[in-house]
Amino acid sequence: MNLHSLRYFYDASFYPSLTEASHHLHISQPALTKHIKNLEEDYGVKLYEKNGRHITLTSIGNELIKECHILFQQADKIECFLNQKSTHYPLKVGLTQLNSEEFIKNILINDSFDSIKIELTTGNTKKIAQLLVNELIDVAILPESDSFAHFEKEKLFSDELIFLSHPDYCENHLSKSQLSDYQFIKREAGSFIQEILNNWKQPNVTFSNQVATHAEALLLCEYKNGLYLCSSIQAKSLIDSGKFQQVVIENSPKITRDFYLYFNKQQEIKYFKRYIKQISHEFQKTI
Amino acid sequence: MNLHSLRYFYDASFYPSLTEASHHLHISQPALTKHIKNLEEDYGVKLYEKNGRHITLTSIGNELIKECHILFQQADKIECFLNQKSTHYPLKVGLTQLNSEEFIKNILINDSFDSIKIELTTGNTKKIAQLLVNELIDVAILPESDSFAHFEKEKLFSDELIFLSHPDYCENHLSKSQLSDYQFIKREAGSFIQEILNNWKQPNVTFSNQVATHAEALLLCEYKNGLYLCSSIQAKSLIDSGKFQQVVIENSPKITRDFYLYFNKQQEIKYFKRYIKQISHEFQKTI
DNA sequence: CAATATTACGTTCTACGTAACGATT
DNA sequence: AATCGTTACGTAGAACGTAATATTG
Repeated sequence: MNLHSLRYFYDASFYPSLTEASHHLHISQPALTKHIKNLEEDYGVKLYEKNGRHITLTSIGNELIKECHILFQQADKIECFLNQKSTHYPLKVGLTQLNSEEFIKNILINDSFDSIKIELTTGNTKKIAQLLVNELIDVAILPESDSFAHFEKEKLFSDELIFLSHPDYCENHLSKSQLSDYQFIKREAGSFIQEILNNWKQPNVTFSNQVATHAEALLLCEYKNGLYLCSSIQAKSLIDSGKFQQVVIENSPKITRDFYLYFNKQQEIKYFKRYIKQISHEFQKTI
Repeated sequence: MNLHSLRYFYDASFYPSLTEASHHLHISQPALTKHIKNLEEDYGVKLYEKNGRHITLTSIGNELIKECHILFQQADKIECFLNQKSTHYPLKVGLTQLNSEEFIKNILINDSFDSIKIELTTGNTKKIAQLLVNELIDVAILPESDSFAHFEKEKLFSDELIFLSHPDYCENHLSKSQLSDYQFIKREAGSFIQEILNNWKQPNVTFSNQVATHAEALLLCEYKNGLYLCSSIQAKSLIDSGKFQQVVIENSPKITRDFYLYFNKQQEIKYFKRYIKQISHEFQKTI
């Protein structure tokens, strides 16, 4: 039977609509529909039924999902087994020391992501670029950068910078004139975040004492020492926990960074493609 | 992961060589090799190792097979489930009343072959052809026939006619001059088998009393009443059991019939192709 | 109009078969 | 020489994406 289509059917079932599922599964939505239609036509069963402009699983569809759960749990176990036995070299990944470093590390060095072995190297953009050229690392993960224009790239995620505060520190919407009432947490000189704030050039912005890491900045923010400009991805769980709120500031610069996975085009190793796909997939799952 | 390649790897593991496996799996042997190489390269594992001009599973390969057993048992269960829920019509199969009728029925109506529903109709060649034209049956299974030249066809198996006897009835190799010492079992007039014997035109051949069915003929043969010209496919298990032997007769006509599955070309139903494939597969498995 | 699913169609790439080659007995 | 497995290469078809087309709220 067509286990390829069945896998898409199974994976899609976790999302409320095929459209949303298709985004997460990195496939166009017509292609996803096709997989499901394939199964339905091959076996003469109805897996989904129309429900307004949505579709919902039929009882047969639900039964099938249950069986698929057993099936693909075993398939994943097998993949894990093979990765454990793999003689492939670990993938050498380069990162820059930036705001999102810990975040990316957390995704790559993760219990649920044990499917490929990874070796991390950090450095500034120039160093990482050099390592990549000399093939001392296999890939680099960093925001879009001119230094990497001549490498192959695969987009991993978009990261927007947003302001965080303790929920009691200020309103969740501030006008320009209100800015003087609050402090902004100052990151280390030269850091991307700090550069953005410096370039903002708002006359009435005052800064807290300088901190060196994201963790320190968060601590200050939690104790109502100021507003903190932070990666939206890192902010997500913080906001969800209720300990922090997003603060929208009138006319503040909207900064979005697209993070890419860069690598040499001539990378001809067969399994390289699978590595790229799995990393990309892991990021999509997490974000 | 690539479950398509994994399935071929698993299915192939039941055969002593990839060459033999490829025949049974209806795939060329380079293609089968490719599937296994794919897995090996994707995951950086060695599944087979060279062993003279053969290859044998490595310990990792063997472990993988064990895990695959669980996986594909579940996959087969799911396929079975879907077939049970199927709203597809049963496949209407036409057969002629010929020597191999029971044999074909046994394959199609079989506990292990519950994957598709089947409805059998029997008749003479003309009737079956007419039913097929009028789409009262979906497919016909019978030896190559001019009446069916304008239908689409898919070869199922080759059937050769061979002589059987009780092991004590005669030698397993007879010269022309020895024929007069033995009887030949006579099937019903007009039957394919009997036509062959009639056309043989050996002056010194004598016949037993006429029988009407394969079963009757076998009984006579078992009780040493004569030699029986029989489908090699039906004969296989009889010879293996030791109750019968094959007798090679000098200059006897070698009659081979290719059995085909005939159907209308305009058969556009999506699942039809899968049915054809499964029937074809079932025949290959059995023979 | 916005959000969803479906249909149509052209393109890319995988899976496959054929044929030639290599290795072992 | 026969029997496997492997490599090379061209081709058919599947899988996919884009774009256009329903359908519902």
